Amino acid sequence: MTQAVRHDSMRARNLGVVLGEVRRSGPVTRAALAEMTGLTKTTVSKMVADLLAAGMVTETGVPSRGERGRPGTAVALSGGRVAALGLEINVDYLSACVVDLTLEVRLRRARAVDNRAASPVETLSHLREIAREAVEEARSLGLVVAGSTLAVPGPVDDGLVHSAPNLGWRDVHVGELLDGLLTPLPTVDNEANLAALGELWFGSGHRDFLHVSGEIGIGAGLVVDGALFRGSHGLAGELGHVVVFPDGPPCRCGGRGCLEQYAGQEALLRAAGAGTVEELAGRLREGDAAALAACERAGHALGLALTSAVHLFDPGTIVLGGVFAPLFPWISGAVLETTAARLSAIRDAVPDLAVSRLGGDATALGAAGQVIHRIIADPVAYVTASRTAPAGSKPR
Amino acid sequence: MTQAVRHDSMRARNLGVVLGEVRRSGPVTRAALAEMTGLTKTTVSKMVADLLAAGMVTETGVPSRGERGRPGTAVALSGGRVAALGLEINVDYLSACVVDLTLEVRLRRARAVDNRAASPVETLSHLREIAREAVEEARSLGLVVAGSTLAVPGPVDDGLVHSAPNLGWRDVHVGELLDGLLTPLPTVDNEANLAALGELWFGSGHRDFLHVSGEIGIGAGLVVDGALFRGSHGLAGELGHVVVFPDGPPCRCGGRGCLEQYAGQEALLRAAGAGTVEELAGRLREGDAAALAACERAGHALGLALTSAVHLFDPGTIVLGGVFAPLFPWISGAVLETTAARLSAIRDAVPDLAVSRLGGDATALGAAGQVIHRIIADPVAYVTASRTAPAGSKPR
DNA sequence: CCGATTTAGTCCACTTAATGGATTTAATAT
DNA sequence: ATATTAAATCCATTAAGTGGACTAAATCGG
Repeated sequence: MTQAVRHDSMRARNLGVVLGEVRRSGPVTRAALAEMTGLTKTTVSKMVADLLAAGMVTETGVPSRGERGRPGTAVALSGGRVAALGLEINVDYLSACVVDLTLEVRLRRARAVDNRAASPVETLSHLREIAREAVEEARSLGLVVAGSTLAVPGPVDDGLVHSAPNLGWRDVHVGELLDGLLTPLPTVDNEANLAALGELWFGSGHRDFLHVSGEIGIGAGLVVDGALFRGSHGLAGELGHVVVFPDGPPCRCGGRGCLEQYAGQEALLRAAGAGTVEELAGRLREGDAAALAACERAGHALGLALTSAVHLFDPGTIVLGGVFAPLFPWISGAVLETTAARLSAIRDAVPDLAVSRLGGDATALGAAGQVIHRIIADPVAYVTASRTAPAGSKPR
Repeated sequence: MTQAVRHDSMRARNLGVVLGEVRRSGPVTRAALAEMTGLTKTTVSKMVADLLAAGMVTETGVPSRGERGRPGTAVALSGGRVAALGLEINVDYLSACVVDLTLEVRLRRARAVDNRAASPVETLSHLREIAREAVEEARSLGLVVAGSTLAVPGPVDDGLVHSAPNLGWRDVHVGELLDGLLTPLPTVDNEANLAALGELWFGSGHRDFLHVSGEIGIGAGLVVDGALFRGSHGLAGELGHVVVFPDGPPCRCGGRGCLEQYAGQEALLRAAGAGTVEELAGRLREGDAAALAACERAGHALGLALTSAVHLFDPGTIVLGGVFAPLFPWISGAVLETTAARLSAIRDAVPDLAVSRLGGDATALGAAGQVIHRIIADPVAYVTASRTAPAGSKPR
């Protein structure tokens, strides 16, 4: 339900609106902010003063556009104070990154660890260490880590990881195991979702797209008008188990002919006779026939699954990330051929097919970016109001 | 972007919050409303006074719960004044209904017309007549028709019907052709979307479901937490063209093996050797083998498409409406068998499969309901504020 | 059966946060 | 140097909600 608005929440919301507009429009003057938000110059000025005091924005040099009249002093997001921590647990590595308010990546940490062999407790205590180091290093840069998000490769519901099959996890309460280190406790979210958000905030700039993040499994995150679609239980976007050939080979999900059986990392490497994605990419560059045929087949299957996804989701663009990013040149042809044949007659615009520039980095970046975006949308907790009339204001 | 809040929009929003709570909680006292919304009793009282004056709520008899203390006077939505018109154009009929604020259906009009044979202009002038009659009859019941929505069988973008293949329409500007009769002009929306909303507001009470509305085509509307999912261009939910058997028979969409080729009304009737859905239902009741086999086959295909849809959409429940409603007893078995086999190993909860109680009525009801819901969410246009202190208030 | 208790709803003085117009400030144009 | 223009601030006003006091109308309990 929409919540009632009171004076304090009105201010809180307007602060968020102003700060959001500062982000959207780069350096802007107070007058322009007033224009854009519909608030008065007075109100905007007061808010900007508070945001300046909180270290969330800075005054930048006057743009000096050679126009008449007093030039405004522009304000822009300040990267100097507030920051967010993004954490990622994946099958064979842990990583952390710290991002400031301007979405500048301030530091990165990654460590190769085989988390399949480790228990959740071991993995999480390892992660704890990395997180602590990152927070300390951020502090030495003058940054305050205001929040964190953790990405895990599996469906998550409110801090509980239902199952992460590739990690061998079942019903792990991540929040509890990280208690004490980070305040507030990190938000925990699904890898594919966060990768899509990473693509939104750090990638090509689209605001409507379906991001396909092929790893061991194949997940997809749908972003519509800058917002992630999660479904009723947060399990939406399981592209890997969309039915492609109903009578195909059995899948670990209990079904048959799921996309994962044709375009999943394991199936793809097996079909190409390669050990790793890098090896496969090398063979493709050499023009290896088996490798090319494997990509062709995977691309066709992916195209079929994406056809269904486009009919259901109606995305603006399709962005291929994860392992599909390095293989894009050899996969995209088959994908496009399949989707175009099945979509063009009924849709005005067949979604573009694009590569992710981020690849595997998208996830941790998305995790940190999510925190930043929440702070920008609702910065009131970090801003102390400058009293307009400090107590005994009335002169005589 | 979230819009800035000012004093007037604060009041507008809070009015909507209060009225929404009145709807949600049936007859409630002002004190309970204050509790639920977080506003003070004072504020709620003022708003209820204005809503009473606008005829949007009424005071109902005291519930008299035998508790201590002064009993409150409950208020509930009033069906006596504000109403909405729902209109539907379909292949072989036109229909209209008027619904009041309490979502009570106050009147209904339907006329069998073959709209395939008619031009858009003819069809719309016919619709105009029906709409005028409905508005007049509503007025004679003391109702004010505050808005209207028109359902058409095809994708719609801001009043423009891109293509309604079953009507033979292409790029019809519906709004313009209805000019002059209804103010404000009706909203135009897709049939499948509105059927899903009809199911939400007039049906079984679920707030998270995928509504499958099988007619000539097969559309689906996804409702998540009471909100319709529309995709980037409003074309989401085209379940009929989800790929079921990639090498199956060609479809008018340019693809092959789409769901529509197996479970669409035409394919189903042809396979069963029946002329109409009623005839098919009759044969099924008699135990006709060909009819049963056709339903079995359609159910299996529908199950495959729904498997993909569940993986992507993650709906709470699946509701079968349209032609699938009367055929439910003979189709649901095959659907469930297919989906359960492919979903149960990977999902904790396989969505329930339910029948729509509304069948074909869902569409027009959803159209009218949408208007009502918009009014309840933002009633400020219909409410004149009672000035707290009328001008010269200060006593001396 | 009458006072105590409890809850609903209203009244009123006060607070918050925004508004709008006047004023000050700092540029460019003439 | 002066006029013009736009940015930013100042200040009195206004809209809308708050909170506590007050009144109203029930049930409870001796």
